[in-house]
Amino acid sequence: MKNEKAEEIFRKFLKEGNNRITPERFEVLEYALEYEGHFGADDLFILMKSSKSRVSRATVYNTLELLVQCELLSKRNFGDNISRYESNFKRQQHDHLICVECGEIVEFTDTRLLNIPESICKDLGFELDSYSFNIFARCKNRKNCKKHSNEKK
Amino acid sequence: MKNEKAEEIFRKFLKEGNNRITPERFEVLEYALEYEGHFGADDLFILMKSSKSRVSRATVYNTLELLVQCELLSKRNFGDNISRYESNFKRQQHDHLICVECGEIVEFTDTRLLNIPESICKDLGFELDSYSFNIFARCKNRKNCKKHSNEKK
DNA sequence: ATTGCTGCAAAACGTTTGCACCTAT
DNA sequence: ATAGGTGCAAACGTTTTGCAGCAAT
Repeated sequence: MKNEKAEEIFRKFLKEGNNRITPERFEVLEYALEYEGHFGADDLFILMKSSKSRVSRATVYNTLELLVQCELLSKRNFGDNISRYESNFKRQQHDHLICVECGEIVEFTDTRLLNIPESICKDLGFELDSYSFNIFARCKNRKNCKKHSNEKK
Repeated sequence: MKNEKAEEIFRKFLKEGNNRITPERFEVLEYALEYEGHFGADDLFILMKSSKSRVSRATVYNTLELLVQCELLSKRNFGDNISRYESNFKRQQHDHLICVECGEIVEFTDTRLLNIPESICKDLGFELDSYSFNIFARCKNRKNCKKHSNEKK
C-alpha cells in the first residue's frame, strides 16, 4: 500500500531544503495519501493515534505543511475556519462546490477557469502562487441532501 | 455618519425573521459599515471596546452573522482560518487577490467570472448560494511588497 | 408576561509554541 | 558533534456556549 513515487518526491524535497528525513514524516505522508477525501490536520492526527502510531500533533501539523510545499497535498478552506488537506497525487486539478445545508463536497473541473487566475495576476502585476474557488450551494433535490453525513463531523 | 438606508434594511430583516430590534445590533452595524477594508469579528469588538461601546463579544459575533444573512456584509476567508467581513453596502461585486508575502489584499472584478458559478451549479443540479474566489500571489516588484502593513496585524 | 438578547466568563476548538530529549546528518 | 526534529503539554487566538439578568415585544 506504500506509495514509492510520492515518497521519492518527498524525500527529494526534504533533501533539497535541508530538512531531515525522518520516519515520522513518512508515516504522516502514508496516512495522508490513504485518507479518502478531505481531512483536517487534527482528523489525521486522531486517526494516526487511534491506529498504532506514536507521532505527535506538532509533527503532523508540521509535516502536512511540508507536503503542501512539495505539492503532494493541497490545502483547502471551505469557509469554516478549518484547514483541510487532500492528496494531489495522480489527481487532476479541480475546484469544489459545498452544500450549505449538509456540507457535502462535490468536486468539479471547469475549463473556463484554467487561464483566469494567471491572466488576472498578469493584469495586476503579480506572480500567481495558487487560487481557491469555492461555490456554496443547495441541492435542488433536497431528498438527496440531508442524508449525507456532514464532512465537518 | 449614520446610514439610514442600511439601518432600514437591517430593521426590516430583523422584523421578518422575528429577531428583536436592539440598540446593540444597530451599534454593531454602524461600526461595521464605517470600518475601512476587511475586518475580523474580534477586530471590530476591540475597536468598539476601545471606543465607548459596551457591547459584548457574543453580541458582535452574533450580529455580524445576521448582517451577512441580510447581505449588508460579506464574510470572507483568506486562508488563515479567520473570518473577515466587509461591507457590501453600495459596493460592486468583487473578488480578492492576496499577496502571500505581505498579506496585502487587492480587489478586482473580472467579467469572465460573472456567469461561471451559476452555470456550474446548473450543471451539477444545485442552487447557487454564493462563491468565493481568491488568488494567492506575489508582487512582481518586491519593493512594493514588504512595506505594506500586514492586514493580519 | 414572555421570550429572546445581552454581558460576562468560561469552554471549546484548531493551531502554534516552548522545552528537554533524541536522532539524522 | 550539532543542528534540527520529536513528543508532550501548555499557550494561543478565534469562536461558541452557559447562565443569570434584562429589555423588546
